[in-house]
Amino acid sequence: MDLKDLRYFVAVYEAGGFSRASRYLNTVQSNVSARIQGLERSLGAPLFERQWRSVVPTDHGDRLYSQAKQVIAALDRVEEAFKGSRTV
Amino acid sequence: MDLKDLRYFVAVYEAGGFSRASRYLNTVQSNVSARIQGLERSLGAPLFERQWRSVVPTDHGDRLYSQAKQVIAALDRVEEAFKGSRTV
DNA sequence: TTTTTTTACGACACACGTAACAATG
DNA sequence: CATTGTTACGTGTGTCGTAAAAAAA
Repeated sequence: MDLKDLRYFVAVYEAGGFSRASRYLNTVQSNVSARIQGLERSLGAPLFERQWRSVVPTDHGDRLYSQAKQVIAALDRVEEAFKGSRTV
Repeated sequence: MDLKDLRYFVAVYEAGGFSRASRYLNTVQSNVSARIQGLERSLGAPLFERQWRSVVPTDHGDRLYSQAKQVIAALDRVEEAFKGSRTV
């Protein structure tokens, strides 16, 4: 599992759709679709149910969301801690 | 910053050397070296001082270590939570 | 027709392993 | 000579964006 996968997943979850998420992520729908599919495959569980104009998270998706936020928050803290210590 | 970077960093930190870390990571020294260099470049701070037969962490390295462990632990919890829920 | 997700495809970048090098004991 | 870290290099995987297809109102 990759961190970018989690960031893409969170974007889709919060945006409620792949195309909206792709705009937040500054990329195209196809990449978001591919990454989410790969994440679902690697986790072995569907994360969203694709419906007309609404992407609803599965139970797995809901559980992943809260955990993914924690991981991303932890990583953002790391990066934040190194802001301003540019010595190389 | 990539998660694999953090895993490589932790391995070097705990192994106390690049070649020992490469064995834990099932890869070669050159990859470990390149990844640590990339991580140092992206963070803008040196993480290790390379000395003869001893790789000692800098202060930045020490700080990164405790945080990296938290991030990795958080991610491992996510993956653990999905073990056994293989429905796809 | 408009908005969506998926699939196919070509191009490029990155990460890998092999191998050679420099340095230290 | 043995071991370590770095650098150079060729190969292949993967990720990207473009473009086309399919579905729904």
